[in-house]
Amino acid sequence: MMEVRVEGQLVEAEETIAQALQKALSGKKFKTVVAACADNNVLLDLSTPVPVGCAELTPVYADTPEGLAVLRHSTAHVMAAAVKRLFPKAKVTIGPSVDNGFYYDFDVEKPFSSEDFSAIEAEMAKIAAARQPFTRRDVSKAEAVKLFTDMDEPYKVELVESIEADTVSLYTCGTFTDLCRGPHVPHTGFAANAKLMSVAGAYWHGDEKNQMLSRIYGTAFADKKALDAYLKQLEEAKRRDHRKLGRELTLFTFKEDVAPGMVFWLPRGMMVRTILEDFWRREHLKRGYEMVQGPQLLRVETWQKSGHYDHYRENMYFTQIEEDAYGIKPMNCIAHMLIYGNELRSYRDLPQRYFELGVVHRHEKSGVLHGLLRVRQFTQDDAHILCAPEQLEDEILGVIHIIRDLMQLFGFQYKVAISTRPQSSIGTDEAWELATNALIKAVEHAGIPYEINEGDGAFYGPKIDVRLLDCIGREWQCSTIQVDFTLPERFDLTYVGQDGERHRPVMLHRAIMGSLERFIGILIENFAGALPTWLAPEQARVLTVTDAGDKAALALRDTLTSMGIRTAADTRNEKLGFKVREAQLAKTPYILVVGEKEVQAGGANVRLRNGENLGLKSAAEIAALIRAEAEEPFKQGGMCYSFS
RNA sequence: GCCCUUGUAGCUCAGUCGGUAGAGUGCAUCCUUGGUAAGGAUGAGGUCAUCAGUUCAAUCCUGAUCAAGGGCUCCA
Repeated sequence: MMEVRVEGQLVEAEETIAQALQKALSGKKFKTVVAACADNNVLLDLSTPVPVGCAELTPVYADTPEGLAVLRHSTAHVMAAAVKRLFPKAKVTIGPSVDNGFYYDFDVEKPFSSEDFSAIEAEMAKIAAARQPFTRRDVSKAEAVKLFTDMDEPYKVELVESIEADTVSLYTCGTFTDLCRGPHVPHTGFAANAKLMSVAGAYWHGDEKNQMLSRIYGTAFADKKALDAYLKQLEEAKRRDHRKLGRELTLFTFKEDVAPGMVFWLPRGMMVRTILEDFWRREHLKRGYEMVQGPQLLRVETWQKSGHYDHYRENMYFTQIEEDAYGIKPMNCIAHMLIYGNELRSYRDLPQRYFELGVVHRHEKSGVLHGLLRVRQFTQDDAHILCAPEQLEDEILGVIHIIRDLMQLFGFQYKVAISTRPQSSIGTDEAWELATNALIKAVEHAGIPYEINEGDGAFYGPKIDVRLLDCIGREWQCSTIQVDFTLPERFDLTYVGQDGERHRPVMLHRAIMGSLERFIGILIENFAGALPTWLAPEQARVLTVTDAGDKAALALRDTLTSMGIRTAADTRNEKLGFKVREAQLAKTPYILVVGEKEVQAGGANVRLRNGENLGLKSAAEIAALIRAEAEEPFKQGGMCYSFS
């Protein structure tokens, strides 16, 4: 008698996994099992016999990440079955589960459109309601080729032929049979909570030389509640969309017919930018950086020398001045190199840390532009540190500290990844090892967990990438630190060492926010437009109840303004409720109401943007309140800001 | 670049089965002096993305162009 352990219980395992699990689990629990893991190895169908010698079976539940992947993969099959019923001519290709759902690619004469969704969804619902079992069959390759040839599914034939094993597995639900590795849920009833999301074109095998297929994206969950929660979260992301908020809060705009992919900053948006830039410059000065600025246009010969013309030309814009060709800078590093090379440097001068809020232009294909997050002209908080090799680790650590402090300032969690030497790369082994070790040691010294991406570095050196996590769990790549041995070489940068000889400095490229445009976009989405008080373009708005309060309101505005608080007054001939609504929609942190009572007593009634009412306060109290809230995020961590 | 969707007032969107257009909001003027998320009236505002074709007639049908939104590594 064979026995296996299931969640701590020993049960008899005579036939299938399903039967074994059923003995150990409650009926309710068993119903949500989609697959099982034998001895923590591969995932198996429930209908599989318990493998001989198996000691432990781990059930995989539908609401776990692994279980969801199985469930979604099965749902993709159900969708394909539905599509084949409705569009018998459609050729099936592949249909895996992906991060938030699944897709299936079909070869059809007329691409699918979202108008087809309701019919397909209805068909899927029928199949799900029928609770057809998924059955598995292992056949030889030859048999599979014949089967799919008979079915007139050329893509499947191609797939079978490309598989190296002797046998392949087929899964059938209802009348639909598909080549598939599995595992699958026991029956189609698990695909009941599905929704089709979008259509897209996709190339067979992702290669643009191949046939264009029609892809349908969908998602599925273990129960209706989870599906609804996911759809609600999508709504939430939509509500936070920085493009929508940017328009509503009049921060910025795009003029597609004038300059696609380039931002027009409106006064309020520019205020946010200016505050951020101002803060950021001071922070860099405090940390030993010097500000520099290079030209927008450099002669083409310079780009040839730097290697950009060979490796980056596709992304660059060029222009002509009189007889000479110029390239518009896509990066700031070249000017910084030339600034270093402008003087003979001593080891005593090192490190040189050059900081520039550098405006760069890069050609992005029209299909990838996306609000502030992907643009053609943007501003990098760029710096280049030129140092002696032995200073590298300390310099990297300094950069990591800036990143850490900035993330803390905004309350972002973040992840760090170190990318090592790729296959095709330049530079000596010693240099790579020195640089990679410096990166690792610095991150470890800072006590930050990290992961290693083997072979993912730039061709000229290893790098650290930082991805921040916003408050609804989305990841954004912004900071990067890259070690570069090549450019100092190409531009023959040197310093005179203690020994009187010339040595080659190492260069560190780094950007913390990455692109100011992008970073502001992330901030807008993260805070859903309600920027922290220190960054709010308008920190306080004084509202009058009637025009009897105008004089006092304007005086209060002027007083607060003179105390360094960004204040506006709304003395329009409108009712208070209307003005409160507008101030609230503008996400103004402090709404100050001046009516008859306040004129008598002096000061204003204070309302916060969350609706809380703090009652009557004097001008001095209000100023102190706002100032305290603006300074609050700076109390911890290494950032500071002068609000005077 | 390629696929799907979309393009009508500053913004959000109706609409015309082919006869040159409408709402809400915003804007302007007037009335209203109102206490914490929308007081009322009147008015201005459009080459229906652009260019061709079909037609007596095109914002609508057809084609092309431009732009925007979503998607295009993750092997059955």
